[in-house]
Amino acid sequence: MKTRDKILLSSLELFNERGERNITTNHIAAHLAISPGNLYYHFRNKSDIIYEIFQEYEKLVDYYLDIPEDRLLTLDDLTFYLESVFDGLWSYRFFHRDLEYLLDSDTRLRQDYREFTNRCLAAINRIFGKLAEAGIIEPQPEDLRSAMSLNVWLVITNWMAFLKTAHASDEPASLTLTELKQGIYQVLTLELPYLTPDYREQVLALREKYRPTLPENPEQSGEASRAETGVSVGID
Amino acid sequence: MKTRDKILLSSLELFNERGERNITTNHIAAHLAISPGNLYYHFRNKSDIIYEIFQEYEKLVDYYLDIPEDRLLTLDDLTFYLESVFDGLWSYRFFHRDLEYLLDSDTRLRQDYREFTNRCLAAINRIFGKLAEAGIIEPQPEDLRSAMSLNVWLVITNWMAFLKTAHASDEPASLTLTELKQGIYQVLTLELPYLTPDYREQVLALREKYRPTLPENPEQSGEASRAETGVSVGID
DNA sequence: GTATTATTAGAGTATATACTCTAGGCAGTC
DNA sequence: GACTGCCTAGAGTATATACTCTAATAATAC
Repeated sequence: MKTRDKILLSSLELFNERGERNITTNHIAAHLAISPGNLYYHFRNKSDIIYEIFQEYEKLVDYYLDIPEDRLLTLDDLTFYLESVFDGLWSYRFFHRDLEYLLDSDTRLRQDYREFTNRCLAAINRIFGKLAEAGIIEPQPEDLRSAMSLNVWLVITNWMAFLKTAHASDEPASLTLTELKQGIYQVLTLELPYLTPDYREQVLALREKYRPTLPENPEQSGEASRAETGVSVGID
Repeated sequence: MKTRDKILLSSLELFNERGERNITTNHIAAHLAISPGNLYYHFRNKSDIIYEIFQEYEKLVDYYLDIPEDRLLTLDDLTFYLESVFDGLWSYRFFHRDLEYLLDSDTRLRQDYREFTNRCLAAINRIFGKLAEAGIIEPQPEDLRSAMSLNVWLVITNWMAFLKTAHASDEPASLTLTELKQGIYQVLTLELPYLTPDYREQVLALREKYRPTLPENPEQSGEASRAETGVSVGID
């Protein structure tokens, strides 16, 4: 593999594991056993590395969220979209962690991310539209659909941060892809009231697959706090 | 005002305006026209300052989210809760921005924040319960109520980040409290399908008050992108 | 007034960070 | 073998950052 690609790969790996803020260009170089000079031969600065990684992420999600125009959506399609989005979120999970800072430090990135968000919102919106066409959810006025799409986006993009903060973990990277995908349970919760009777049972079954498994946090009995909060998503 | 309090106040102000990551202890001291030595006389380190600010935040929200046990909830109560939560979010808005890093750097904070989250989730859950008692929303199984509460929390805590990233603003702190409170529109959207017929109209009217006002972004016509995305929350 | 304590200034420091600069190796080409 | 273009090493740098240390000043107690 080319050094340039190795830099991108290692950067992503280190950013994901320890956070962009905690990883310097010197760390990246050291991790690859190359010199800082070498790294800076391939990239003008840290921002450029991040920007290229973002572009990969963008491409990935855009690819997954390509909604077919010529046929109805199925529940399998919906599952695929949800799984893919959370896979993407996982692979580039460092990104949302320091999002605001990153956007503040790089106007290209800010602009691109804004457009990316709009494309994602549009895709979610279109999915809702096509789920209605397919008779999976009841059709809703455009107004409501937009607001719902935005809520879906907010839940998706915040789910990881929630998991990370909810973890008691002094142990660091204790987050798993399985846990992350429990976000799908939350997203499907948003859609429950709008399901058509024909599909209600099927979607409930799908949702059930992602239900948080309760005792994820072995070092605490959890009974007390769960009883106290009345909230059992399996992360207290 | 005591120097110690001035430090807390200025820190909060600077953190909110420019982000914790961009504000050093030297900045804070300079802003107050005191010496770094003086600052470190009052606080052992930066983490301690942040921790105390968080405790203020915690106290504020706990105070607002004290749910009465002895009477039914009204729509005014709901409005108050929503307004208060977003006010709190606004006053301590730096906090969620660098949340993960902050929790990673301070285990006290991590622990406290975890408990804080649980209390908030419990409060939201209790509010749902009491809204059902009051006949404002239909009662729901505990299962669903928990998942809904979590979604409300995710929407609330992510709304600000969304606004910040959605802004085209090269101009920096262009976010207003009014915009922030449009998050209430999003939260009420979550509750729409569960409203009882008796209250549906009233809640819709309440929600309408927070509807995003469309052309917030004067330098772009917005027509194109809104038409393209089909999403009009007024931030594109 | 004097002793004691609380507060402050300000210079200083160790470490980190993003990045630069120069010199040279290596592969291919003629 | 020499020339060329790509790649790499590694020492070095300017700046920043969190924090320390000493000495001096203000406030309070007796």
